[in-house]
Amino acid sequence: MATIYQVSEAAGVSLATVSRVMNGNAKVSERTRKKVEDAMASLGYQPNAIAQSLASNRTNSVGLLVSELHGSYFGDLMSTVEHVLKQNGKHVIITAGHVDEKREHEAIEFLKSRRCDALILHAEAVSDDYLKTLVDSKIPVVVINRKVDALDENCFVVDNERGGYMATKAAIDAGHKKIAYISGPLFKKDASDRLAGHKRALQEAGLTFDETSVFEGDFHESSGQEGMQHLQKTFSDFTALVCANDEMASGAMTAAREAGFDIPSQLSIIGFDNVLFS
Amino acid sequence: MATIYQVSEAAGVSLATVSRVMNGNAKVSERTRKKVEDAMASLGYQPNAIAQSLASNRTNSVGLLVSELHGSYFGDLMSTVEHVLKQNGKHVIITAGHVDEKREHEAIEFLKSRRCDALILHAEAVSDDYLKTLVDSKIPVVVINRKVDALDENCFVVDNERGGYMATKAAIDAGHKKIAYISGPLFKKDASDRLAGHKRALQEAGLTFDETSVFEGDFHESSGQEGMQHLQKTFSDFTALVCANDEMASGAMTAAREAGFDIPSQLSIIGFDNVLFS
DNA sequence: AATGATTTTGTAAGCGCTTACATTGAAGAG
DNA sequence: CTCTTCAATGTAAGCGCTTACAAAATCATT
Repeated sequence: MATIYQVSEAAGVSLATVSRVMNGNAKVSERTRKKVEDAMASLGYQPNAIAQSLASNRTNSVGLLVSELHGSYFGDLMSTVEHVLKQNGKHVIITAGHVDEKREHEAIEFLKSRRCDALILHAEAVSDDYLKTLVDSKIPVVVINRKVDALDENCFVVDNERGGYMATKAAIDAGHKKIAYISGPLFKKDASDRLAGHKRALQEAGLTFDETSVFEGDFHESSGQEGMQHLQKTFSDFTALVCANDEMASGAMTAAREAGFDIPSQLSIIGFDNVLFS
Repeated sequence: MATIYQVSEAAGVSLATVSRVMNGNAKVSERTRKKVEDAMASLGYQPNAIAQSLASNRTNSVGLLVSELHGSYFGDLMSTVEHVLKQNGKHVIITAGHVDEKREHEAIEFLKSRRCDALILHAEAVSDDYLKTLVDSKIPVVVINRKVDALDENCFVVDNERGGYMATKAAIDAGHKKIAYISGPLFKKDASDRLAGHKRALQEAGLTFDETSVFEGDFHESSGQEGMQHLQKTFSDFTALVCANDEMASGAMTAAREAGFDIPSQLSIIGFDNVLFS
């Protein structure tokens, strides 16, 4: 693997000049630029990104923490992040935290040790304090889908309450009066917010909220199925079902069809996220 | 950010000793090890992975090229690769090639420039020759889902022909006589192999293969729907449908239900991949 | 042609580590 | 008490780049 020394020798110029050609920053005469480029091409030179990073203290990489590497939500997230970064000559280093405090912590420390220029964190398990320390340590950090007090600037959240409201409102506007709801795990902020939105929509429409109309799932497809089965017993005869994410909606659809419902004529189902397969 | 110098100073030992403690390789007396560890802890020292890589010529990272960052197949793939590497103290750097020769090439060059210790490539678009050059360049490379002549050692493939055969065989064993098939894009080796397996199963069972029983999709869900709609016209009355992957099977199920089929009583559908939602 | 201003190029000191080799010192042998 | 040995530690030379700063080359003026 050719190094910058070999290029400089082949081109008959100094190290520094080769570096300048590579980075296109300082001024280099057309003639020497050409010489250097030719030398690079003939040697098949490829700069060593590691050495560049060490010397420049920039890695051109952004660390991305997701909860899982699979699943439509994170797939879309990673895909989009990667796309945008690539357009800007950066790249992404992806790690998974698996919604576990220790593993999330390790994953973030890993990203730091790789000297990422910035971090994008979908951090669900680490403490607020830890995130604050991170931000204080001068690394540019963005936290998605989580609101941390005193870190307003760094947090980007979906307005889950509003989303839940809109979903239920849509069902109401379509004429439904008896609406069931499959929620995400309520200890999660996004899940409880969506449910809150659902309740607000019901209230505004003058419908009373019934505890038995809600099933608490875990955001996974299987719990959508369970939820549907459960709700049929506890809260029968509903004509619409709002689910706190699309995966559970998908599970619920499966269960509903198995139970002989025709969708959407007998039962309307709405999800949340708008992932691909939905 | 503390450096190894500060640790060595705080511990009252030399650079080399700190490095030895970190890497746990050479012998260090218990007393000095303790001193160093204390110094590290009190400084919150975190080794700079970039500098380590440059000095040691090892990055402890494995590059993974996938076609897309989303989708169940790649999600599972990434997830598994990451899991196994993490268990072994390595990490993965993921890039997407988007089934485009240029982008795949760039992605691989990127992984090389990051000096990955090894590469795992789901490369669909780059040429065989390029892959050969890669292997010759002494980087450990594994190619998945693709067979390159003269690179047997590096290639791991699914036996697609056999898989296609098994899927269709299952339908035949269940008593089906008229079986439709939704294929992947036939210019792709895996798609054509699966179809070949399908044909072999039909032949073995003494069933004749009918061109109109096949719809060529693109492995995406939507083409499963199209396929189902198309096949109903060109090849009506089939009782089983084999799909070359699960996403298309999912699309086909949707279309089938819309067309009023009850699954599986009126129509049996089988997919390929066994991804999560299937 | 000599002068200074300006552009282009080269020199060399790091970046934070690893590691071959040299040094030290303590234990064992005579 | 001296001489080996060998384990523990230190010294210093890189790894392949970037980037201040210095030096040289070019150009415009007079």
